[in-house]
Amino acid sequence: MAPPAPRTARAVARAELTRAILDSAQAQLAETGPAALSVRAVARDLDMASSAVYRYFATRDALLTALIIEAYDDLGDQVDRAVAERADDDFLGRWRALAHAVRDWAVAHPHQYALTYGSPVPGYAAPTDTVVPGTRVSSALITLLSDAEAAGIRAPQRAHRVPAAEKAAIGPILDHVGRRLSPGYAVRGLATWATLFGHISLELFGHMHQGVLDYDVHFSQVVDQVGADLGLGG
Amino acid sequence: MAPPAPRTARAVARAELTRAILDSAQAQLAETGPAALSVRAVARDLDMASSAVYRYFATRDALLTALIIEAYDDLGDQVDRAVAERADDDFLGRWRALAHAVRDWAVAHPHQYALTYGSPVPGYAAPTDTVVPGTRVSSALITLLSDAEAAGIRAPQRAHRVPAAEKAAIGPILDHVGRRLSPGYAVRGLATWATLFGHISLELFGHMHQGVLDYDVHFSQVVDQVGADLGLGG
DNA sequence: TGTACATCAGTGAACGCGCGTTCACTGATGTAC
DNA sequence: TGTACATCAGTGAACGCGCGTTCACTGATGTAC
Repeated sequence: MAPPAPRTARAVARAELTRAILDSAQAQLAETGPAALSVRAVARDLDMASSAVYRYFATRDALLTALIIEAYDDLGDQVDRAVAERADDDFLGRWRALAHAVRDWAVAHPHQYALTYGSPVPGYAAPTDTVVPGTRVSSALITLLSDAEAAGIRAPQRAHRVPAAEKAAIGPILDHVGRRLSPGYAVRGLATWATLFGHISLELFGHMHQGVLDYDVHFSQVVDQVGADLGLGG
Repeated sequence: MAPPAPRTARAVARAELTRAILDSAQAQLAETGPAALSVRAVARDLDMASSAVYRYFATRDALLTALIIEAYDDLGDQVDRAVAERADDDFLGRWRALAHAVRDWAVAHPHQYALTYGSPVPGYAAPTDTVVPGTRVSSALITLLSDAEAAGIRAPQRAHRVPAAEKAAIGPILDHVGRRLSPGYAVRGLATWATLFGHISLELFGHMHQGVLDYDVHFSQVVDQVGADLGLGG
C-alpha cells in the first residue's frame, strides 16, 4: 500500500513535509470549512512560500482530495477496529460498536465528517480515488448483516414485501455480499444505514437543538431500538 | 405575517427588487454553493451597482439568512400541503405524503436542501429567525405520530425499554405534543426522522452511487418499511 | 393643486484584502562514473 | 573517494482575479402644508 520506506534525506524530508501540509490543512479545515481551504494559508502556517506547496500537491483540489481520502480511511479504520473487538457472533455488540464508532469519530472530527458526509464542496468533483475508501462503513455494515442472517438471525417484524423493481434497484448491494443477504433484510440494512448517518448529520448540523437534550443517551437508545428491530437481540 | 400590501410606487419597486435579489441569489446558489454566494455577483446579474444591494440586505449574511428561511418555509409549505391532501385518519398515507414531499422537494432543490440540511456554512451563524421555520418538518412528523397513537395505533414490534435518562433527553419533543406521545413511540419517531433525512442526504450527497440503482424505487420501499414498523398499516 | 422639504434608491469610485497559479531563479541533494 | 552533472525543493515576484463594505453624491419619489 504505502510506498517503500523512504531512504534518502530528500525522501524523508518530502514525506515529513507532505504530512505537515496535510496536518495544517486539516487544522485549517476545522476553522474555515472546506470551501475556504487555502493553499496560501497552509503555506503561511508552515512558513514557506505558497509556491512551494505546489511541489507537494499539484493543485488545491488535489490537497482536498487527499484530505477526503484520509478522513474516510481514518473513519474506516476506527470502525473496523471497534467491530473487531467484539466476538464474531455477538451481532448486537458488533452493530453497537459500529454505530458508536461512527458517531464518536464524527463528534471528534466534525469538519472531517462534514467534508465526507456533508454537502459536496462546490466546484469540486471527487475523483475516483475517493470511491473505495468512501464505502468502507456501508461495506462493514452490510457484511455484518449478511453474517447475522447467515447465523439464522431474522428481523422480528416481517419484512415489507420487496417487489422485483426494488430487488433490481439494490442489486449492487446484494452482489457485494455474493447474494447471501435476503432482499428484505438488505432493505432494513439500508434503512439502518440511513438512520445512522441521518442521526449524526441532524445532530452535528444543528437540527436537534430544539428537541433533544442529551445526544449521547438518545443516540444509544436509537441504536438499541434499531438493533432490536434487526433482530440482533437486546 | 406579511407586511400590509405595498401602496406607493417606491414600496412596490422595493418589494419587486427584493424578490429579484432573492431569486438571483438562489440561482447563484445552485451554481456555486452557499460559501461562494456573492453580493457582487447578484448585483452583476441584476445590472446594478453592488452597493445598491446594500439598500435591501444589510450584509451578505442577511441575504443568506433570508434564503435559508425561504427554503425552510418552501419545504414546510410543500409538506403541509401534501399531508393535508390525505384523510386525517389515513396515517400511512399521511406518512408517505410527508416523506415523499420532503424528498421531492430536496431532489428538485438540491442546493436549498444542502443549505438547510447539509453542512453549516462556515463563518455563518444562523440567527434565531431560522429556528422556527427549521422545525416545521419534524413538527409535522411528531404531530402525525401523536395523532396516530391517539387513534390507537401501536408499533407491532415492542418498543425497546426507554430508561428515565432517555425520557428526560427527549423531554422537549414530548412537551411539543403536550405529552400525548409515549416515549417508546417518540423514539421510533425520532429514528424515523433520522432515516428520512439520512436517506435523502446520502442520496443527494453521492453516497448511494455505489450500491443503489433506482433511488425512487428504493426510497419508496424504505418509506413503506418504516411505515409498517410504525404500525401505520401497509 | 402646487410648492418646499425630507426621504430614499441607486451610482461609481475607492479601501484593503485574499486567492490560485506560474515562472525564472538559486542552492542543496543525489547519482553515475 | 572524488568529481561532474542531473534532479529536485524552495524562493519571491508577478499575473489577474474577485470579494465585502463604505462613502459622498445625484436624482427621483413621497409628504405636509
